[in-house]
Amino acid sequence: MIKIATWNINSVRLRMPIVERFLAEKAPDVLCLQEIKTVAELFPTDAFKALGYAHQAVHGQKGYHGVATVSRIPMREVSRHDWQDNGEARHVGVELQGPGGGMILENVYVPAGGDEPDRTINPKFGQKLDFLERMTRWAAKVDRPTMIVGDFNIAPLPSDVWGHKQLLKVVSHTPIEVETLARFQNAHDWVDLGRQHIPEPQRYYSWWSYRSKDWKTNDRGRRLDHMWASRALAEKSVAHSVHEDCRDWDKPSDHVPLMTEFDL
DNA sequence: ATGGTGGGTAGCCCA
Repeated sequence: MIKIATWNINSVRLRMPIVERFLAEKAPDVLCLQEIKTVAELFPTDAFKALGYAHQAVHGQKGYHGVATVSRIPMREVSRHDWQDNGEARHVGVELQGPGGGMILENVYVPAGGDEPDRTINPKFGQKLDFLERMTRWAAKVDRPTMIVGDFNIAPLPSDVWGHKQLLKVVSHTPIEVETLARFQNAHDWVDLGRQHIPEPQRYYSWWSYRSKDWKTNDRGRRLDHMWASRALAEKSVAHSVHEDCRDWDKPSDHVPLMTEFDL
């Protein structure tokens, strides 16, 4: 058995207390973090080692973005893709050794894309679509059992958002983003593990804005975080969980962790 | 229709 988790942490240094609590309570073997917001030199390497996560791949950046994969099973870093072609730290790939041996685990933080869903007036929206197109060209060449997890910043399905009609023109749920993400999915026949275990039309959110006073009562969430896998790997997934309780922990991230368990 | 909150950094950017 192997448990893999993903979490947009929104500053890993600020949130180490809840990261430690998550690792202690849920015990994933591997944790993929996005938005660590630090350079590798200031990443809390020793704190993770003390918890047993000695194997680490950190692709950091000062102040913004940044991803890290930490593991208590051996792994080695194999790639750092710049799918936006602008130097931002938004991906790190590892190969797991030991349990899950040979599995490639891609940790990605897709650009949010700004507020206006029109690339002619909002360059960030264009960069987001371009990032996804580069990911798609990469995916077409993936030929090993691979998992890609992280903050995709797109909620593709109607039940991935609190209001499908209300969000059709809101970046993260626009038709062009959904179509672009679908091309990425088809390029490798990725299985959406979240929806394999929690099918439509069940409610499934992983993010609630800080701008809502009472996030739980309003429940205006979106499923921005995803865990996708090659089909052969997906067939070996036995459980999947959404840790909404973490949204209520002290000084929470606006995203909650997802976890998938495999019988490998 | 608007602004609402949060993190990092350094005099605003990003989400």
